[in-house]
Amino acid sequence: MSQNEAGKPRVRFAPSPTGKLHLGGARTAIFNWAFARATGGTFVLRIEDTDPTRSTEENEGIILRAMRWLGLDWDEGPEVGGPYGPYRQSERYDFYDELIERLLAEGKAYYCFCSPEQLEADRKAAQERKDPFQGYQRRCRNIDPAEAARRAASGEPCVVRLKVPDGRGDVVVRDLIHGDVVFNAKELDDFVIRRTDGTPTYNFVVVADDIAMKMTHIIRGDDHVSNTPRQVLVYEALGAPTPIFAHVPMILGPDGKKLSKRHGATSVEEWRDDGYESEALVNCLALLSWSLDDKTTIIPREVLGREFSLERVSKNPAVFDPKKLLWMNGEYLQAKSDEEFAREVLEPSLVAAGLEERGCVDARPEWFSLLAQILKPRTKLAPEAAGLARFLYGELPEMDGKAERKGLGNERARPSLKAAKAALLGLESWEGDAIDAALEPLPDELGIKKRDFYQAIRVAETGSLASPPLGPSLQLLGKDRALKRLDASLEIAG
RNA sequence: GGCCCGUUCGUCUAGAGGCCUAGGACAUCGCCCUCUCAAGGCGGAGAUCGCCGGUUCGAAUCCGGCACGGGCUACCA
Repeated sequence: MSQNEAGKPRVRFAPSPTGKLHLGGARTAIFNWAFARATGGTFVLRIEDTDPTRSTEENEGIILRAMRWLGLDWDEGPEVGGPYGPYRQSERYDFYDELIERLLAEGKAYYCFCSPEQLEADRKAAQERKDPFQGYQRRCRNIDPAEAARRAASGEPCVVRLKVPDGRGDVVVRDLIHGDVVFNAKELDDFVIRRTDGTPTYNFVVVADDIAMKMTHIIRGDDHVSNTPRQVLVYEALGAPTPIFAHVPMILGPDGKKLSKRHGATSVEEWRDDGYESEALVNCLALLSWSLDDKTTIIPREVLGREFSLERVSKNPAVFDPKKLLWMNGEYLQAKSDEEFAREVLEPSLVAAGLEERGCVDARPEWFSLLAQILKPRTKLAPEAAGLARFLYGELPEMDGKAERKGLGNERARPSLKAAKAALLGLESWEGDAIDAALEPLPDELGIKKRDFYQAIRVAETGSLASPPLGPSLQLLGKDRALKRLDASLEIAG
């Protein structure tokens, strides 16, 4: 097996730039990255852009951005270079051509002049006579090479097929997750490696590149297992050692079908744009078909990059659960310090909602620190923060109709508000604890249930039946506004 | 059709012959805390380990068959 200078693994993530990074692809990328980091190996990013219709520079940018956001840094690849570039397949056509010519010359591949119609007819016929083998019938396999070359040179449309060696018995795929998977070479087609238009096919280029880039382990989705024996044949034809494979199970939607658009957000940029923490997404995705041990669920990227092992990847496909992601996102938010929470969650959210300007945290660090304290345990997703903090903005709160009725539309409201106003008016220290202390004896004095008393105050101050604790909330509001809000509600209270 | 893969609570998983009367997490339910909403703490319910046979003193774990699901079988990647 080929290895890098240090004898360490070399792995790659090889997406085709189709416009977004799917969760399945992201998870494959995560496993490759984590494996490389955990083993001290090399993580290569290669762009498989042999399909010119979908592959644009813009789409490639999307992938690179998503990878960076996920925190999956690559050692070799676009923009960072490396000793085995270029790392874009569209820039390697000459290389592939050279290899194909070599296989042709060595008799390991041959020209095929069959038309699509011919192929289709053959397939139908095989079906009709119930032939278990419905692949290519090898019509052109025995054309004299010299003559075939002449016809090809003369411009006759043709493809190049890889010749499955006669007598090649079982093809064994060594797979770290599935164990040895055995295929009978007789089931394998002489498959196309170069199309009529001269472009090489995926099953060929992927191997050509993996050899050239000295990959030691191929970690990819389960949907590739059936193609692997074909690729093994390419390794052999090219005279290269076969790498070790690790086919990871697919990710499914809630209905058990392969994850796709109709399951909702399936690309990492959608989750990013919804405000999820990249580390939470990585953690959640890593836990699909992989586990650290029997109980750990919170696994920061850094730990993943230290502890990941292919031995602990399971064989079962996994259903992606957005609820778990949301919970995990909350866990990562809780783990932030108040300052981080203020800067990374509060400020962006409030700015996006038009409630604050950039730089607000720097301008009022203490205020934001308090806000972070009370909002952190209530925030599962960054953008929610603005909604929770909205009541702090504007002179008077946006009054919720139902809250107004329940909180202010009864005979307890008025005395509660008046008493609160009186108690707060004379307060010297406008600080959460002091505010709480001032309000605390009032319900008893008034003979009103705590619940009713605080509900009236809460609605008056926040316009809502649910809010963070009143003490710190009023502190954040400031004395003037807090009193003004009580006054305003006294006007409408029964 | 052929070939390949997979099958443990609703979901993610632990489990590599006795530690399993199957453990953890999410979701769910209840209780506690409490001025609301969260957070937190405690607890409950939830899996005849796809089915049927076999091996064994003993099987979720090993073997075989079946069922179901998925993948591949392209001049897509």
